[in-house]
Amino acid sequence: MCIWRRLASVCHVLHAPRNDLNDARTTNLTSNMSVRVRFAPSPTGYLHIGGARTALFNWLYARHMGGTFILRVEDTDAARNSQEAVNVILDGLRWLGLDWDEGPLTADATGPGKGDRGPYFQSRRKENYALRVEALLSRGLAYESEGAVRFRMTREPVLVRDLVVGDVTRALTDREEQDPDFVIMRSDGSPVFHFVNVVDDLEMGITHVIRGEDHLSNTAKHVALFKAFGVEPPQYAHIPLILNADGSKMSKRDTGAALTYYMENGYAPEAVLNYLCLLGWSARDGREVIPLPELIANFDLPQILRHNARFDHEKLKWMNGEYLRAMTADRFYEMSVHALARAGVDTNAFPTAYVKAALDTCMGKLRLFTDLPAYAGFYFTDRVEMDADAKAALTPEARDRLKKLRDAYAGAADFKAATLETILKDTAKALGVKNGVLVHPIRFACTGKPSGPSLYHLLEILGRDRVMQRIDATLAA
RNA sequence: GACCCUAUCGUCCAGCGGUUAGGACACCGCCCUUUCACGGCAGUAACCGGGGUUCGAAUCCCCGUAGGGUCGCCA
Repeated sequence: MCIWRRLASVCHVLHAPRNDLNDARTTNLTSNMSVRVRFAPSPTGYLHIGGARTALFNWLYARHMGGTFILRVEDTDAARNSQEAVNVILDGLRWLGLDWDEGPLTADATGPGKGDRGPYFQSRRKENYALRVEALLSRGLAYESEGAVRFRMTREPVLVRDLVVGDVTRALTDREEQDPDFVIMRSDGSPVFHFVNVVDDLEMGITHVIRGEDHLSNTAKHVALFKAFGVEPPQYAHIPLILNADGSKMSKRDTGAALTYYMENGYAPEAVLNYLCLLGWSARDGREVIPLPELIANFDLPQILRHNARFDHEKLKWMNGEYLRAMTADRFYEMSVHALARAGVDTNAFPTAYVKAALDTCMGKLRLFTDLPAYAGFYFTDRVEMDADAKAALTPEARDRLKKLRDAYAGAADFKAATLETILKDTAKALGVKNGVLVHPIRFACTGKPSGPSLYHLLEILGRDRVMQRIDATLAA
């Protein structure tokens, strides 16, 4: 694999551009081997999780190689294109932390961008495409037919050298056998995907095309186009697809198909990013929770698997829990407040110190931020909702013991966790029961639930007034 | 229909000619514990089928089967 990679690099140089279509920038590129990769999504209104992983692999490779990561918006389909749709992509990439070195800065195609190989919106590159079409026409490599421009496709099998899949020889299908040529410019003058994709990769000096395996078969067309322009195609790396748990294709409607699902459902971006890496790639040393710098250091194309992977939501949740546990208190606090606000829990109504103390008791206990409202909602409400189990557990006998505990707490010198624990245990001993017999009723009274944060700590944070009030309300009910 | 890719526990990965086929998630049991988590220990569970090559195949080759992808004036 390494050997042919090096050979391919040499070939690339040997086949340096030799016709007038290739300007100085392209020539310059082939002489310095700095890696340039791109993520080229179409603004359809959502960012597919598989697309997010494609972006991630491109980004990781660029960072690993010290190369350039380019974002190019393939907005040739005017009907589906909108700034809102572009923003979904920009927001998604930013959420994951995938910063691009070249590309748009805003969703506005006419707006500012960075990089000197633009424009980075295809809708702004019409002249480039027109010139390229003209060049092919003038050399007889394309021709007009029924108002459209068609490219003269080779009838010979095309060799695609892929860093992931290996050498692939693509023969024509029976349908292509009848008419191998394909349209590169429609009768309305707009260029077609295969064409603009190649033109842009060529003009932007893309060295490695890392994309989904669904493009593998079409790569023959791209290779033929590159050759028609007189240059060697870039290196290809077709990565396997992400499927649903049942092995079916992940389409828009499927749960978790869109990146926004994770943004809105309590996931930490670093956990999603880490999990995505593990689909079709591994560090080989058995580690799975891997810090980003090490991900970058270890990532490479040849280790990418060749078969599709099914998305395991359970494992992602586990990994999310791992990241929540390792998170700094400040970040946990910030993300928690957002998650609570999204669920309609307004923490602003409470003192900051109280909110922080309350959230401290939740650290390390959750897998998703969306679990937080149910887990810690009792801190931020005046009315505790008793669930069915809680009600059933509050038998007359339990109420009687709760009353005893209430009286003991009423006389507590202070309301610190350690004190409360001592008092509860002493009370249990005096009643001749196990600690748990008292623990459960008071937890129910104060939180309404059978499980939650450490009892003594949550009591301390709620404070004497709230605790007494909740016990009394429970006893009165 | 044709072309292309793929095939190890339920899932994600390790394995790259000789291993008691390893790890993670999930699941089950036990321990820890104020609940729930976490953590610790143990367990169930896999090389798609058939032919070759080889002293020896999960690993290499062929066929079959299955899954996925592609053959647009969609991207």
